[in-house]
Amino acid sequence: MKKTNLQSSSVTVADVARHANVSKSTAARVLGGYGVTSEKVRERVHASAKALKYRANELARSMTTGKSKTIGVVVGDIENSFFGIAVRSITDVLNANGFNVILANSDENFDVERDAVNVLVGKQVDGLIVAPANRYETAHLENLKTLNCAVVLFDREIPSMDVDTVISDDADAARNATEAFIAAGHRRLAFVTATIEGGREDNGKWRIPTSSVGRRIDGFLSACKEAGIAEENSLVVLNSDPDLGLGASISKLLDQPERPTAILASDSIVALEIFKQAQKRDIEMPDALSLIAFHNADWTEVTRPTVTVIDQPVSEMGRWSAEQLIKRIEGSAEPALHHVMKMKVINRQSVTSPK
Amino acid sequence: MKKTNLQSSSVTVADVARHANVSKSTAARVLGGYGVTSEKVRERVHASAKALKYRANELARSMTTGKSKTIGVVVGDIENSFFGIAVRSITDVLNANGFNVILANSDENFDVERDAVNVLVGKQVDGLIVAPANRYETAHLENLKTLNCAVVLFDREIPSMDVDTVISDDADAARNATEAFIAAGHRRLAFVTATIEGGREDNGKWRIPTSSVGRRIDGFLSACKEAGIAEENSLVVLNSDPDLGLGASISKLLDQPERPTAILASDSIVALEIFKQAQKRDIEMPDALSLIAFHNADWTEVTRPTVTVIDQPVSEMGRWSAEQLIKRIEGSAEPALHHVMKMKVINRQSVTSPK
DNA sequence: ATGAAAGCGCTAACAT
DNA sequence: ATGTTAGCGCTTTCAT
Repeated sequence: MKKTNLQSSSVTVADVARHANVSKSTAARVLGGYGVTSEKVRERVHASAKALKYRANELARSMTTGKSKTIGVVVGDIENSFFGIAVRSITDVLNANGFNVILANSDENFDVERDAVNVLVGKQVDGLIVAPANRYETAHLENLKTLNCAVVLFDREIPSMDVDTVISDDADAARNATEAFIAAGHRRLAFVTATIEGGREDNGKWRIPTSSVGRRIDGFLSACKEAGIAEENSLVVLNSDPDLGLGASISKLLDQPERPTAILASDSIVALEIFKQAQKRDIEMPDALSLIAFHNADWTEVTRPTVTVIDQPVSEMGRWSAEQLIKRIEGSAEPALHHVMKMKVINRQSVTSPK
Repeated sequence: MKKTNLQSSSVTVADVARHANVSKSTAARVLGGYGVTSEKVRERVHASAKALKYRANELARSMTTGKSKTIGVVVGDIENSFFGIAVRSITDVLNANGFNVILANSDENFDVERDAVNVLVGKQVDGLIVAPANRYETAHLENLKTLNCAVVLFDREIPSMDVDTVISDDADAARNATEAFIAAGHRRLAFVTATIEGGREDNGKWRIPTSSVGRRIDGFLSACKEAGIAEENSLVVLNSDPDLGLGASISKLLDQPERPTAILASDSIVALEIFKQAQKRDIEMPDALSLIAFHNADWTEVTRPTVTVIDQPVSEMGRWSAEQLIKRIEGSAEPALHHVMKMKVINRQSVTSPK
């Protein structure tokens, strides 16, 4: 009555070895698929393993090999379809290569991100893919170099860090989109993002923690400036009041007497909110309001008007980051790569000249 | 030159102990936050830990405690906003309770799901939340009972399994929606899903592996039958040709001479595809085609017409599953719970009587 | 309150 | 080709 066979506790290599009448190391060699073993022993061990319902303890394996075959992925918000697609492509590549993914949401909050990274490192992940929430905070990532942990930055660079990074050409894309607005005759423009304000820098420039958004704003403003648009007509709308949410900022924007005639939305969630609010106010699109959105979200071709978008190669970015991470884990020592992917505009119906 | 201090390899409890001039076990007690230690020693150890940049190895910790503080989550497709929201709420609850989440995509494929579950068990997860792709396959989940691994089924029950499960009232909701169509005068209806056909059962009924979809079909058909709708006018459209994709099935449906006047879409992705194809064919909605969709996706209030949806309490379901799992891990031995959440219809503009 | 020693399940080095 | 031994970094007895 002391030791029931059916009990839950796990069957180990030692148990299998005993049952198969071989040494622990021989059983381990067969079960772990390494070293050399004879056909005969292999069969015997496998049979015993099956009989005892042996399952390898990957934790123990990781302990001794120093490889956990686990990757940490830290994104801003998995609910955002941009990250949904990214995570999908990342896990696809990683799983295909025998890695598992621990997912963490930073909620675009740096403290959460740092904690997540630390926990993941504690779990001995072999590598990390992170979309850093703040391009001015690097300590938690710098630390990784010391440890045996590869990193790839996804969608957002950290200028001061020399690590593999994949981004898209945010500034160029934003500039092009803005120029398209201006070419169509717009003189009152706005860029809208859900990013929370990071204050201003000494030179008076916005301090935008989210690097991709920061670069988009740069592109937007430089195009406006070049075209001689006044500052008050090249608005940058941030999520100024996190309590009220972005909706409040957009309400304010649309309710002002001289509201912009063209808006560049930093992502599809922002674009959707603009769309909703414009409809509620009976603001005719595109005649009374032109719109271009970053990210070719699925719904953008089904609205009336359909939405002109800047198509980010999200899956490709995800794939690249995963593949690059694997290369590093396998020991690649080439200089850090900084991969910039081109975005392309998909012209649909939401842009016209202001009426 | 033999042992550089700056080298990557990790600082262990033993290192900290040596540096602080205490025994390994004392250092471990302080660092692990268990047992009793004196104030003085505690300070000294923490100081040493900081000086040496000690980081606990959670793998080793898990090895000895038998708790990995890690949960496996297996969903059909993280790109689907339904699962995106679910994963978000699940990870939120789990993280708040000190657990991490390993995410796996089954791609609605049973073999992938089984492999994923096995890998996760190998990684010694404390529990699993899974949206099983196939309600007729249970072996991989039955096994978990023997092991020290809690399970909660999410969104899909497995009738033969007595485990904690959270679903929504799919059959009722589908029946109600169908009855609404019929009450509006529709006599040619269709239910469309991306699920792949599982053949027919002996009694001639559809064999639908995805349990939630199966129950929705039951509800749809029973409402049709009750209203005396002929079989050829209560179509169930599956993704019959996985190579061509669901789009092909929908094309066929819409191109047939006597196409349905009302469609119930099994999820928002299906609904979006129907919307796109209807627009392409200039099928006026709702006059020429009424539509109700499961899942209150964000874009459904921005189309023209806006889409009447069956709102699933996705976040609540996610939260419930995570909370229930934690209870089990903490040792709750109450009988398995089978939690059914009510869905509610949000009436918008996509339903009218057939013209 | 602290220390010494054993052990989690596996792989790695070194025999034979 | 197989066996023996010694760890990985931590927690957990059991002493003191």
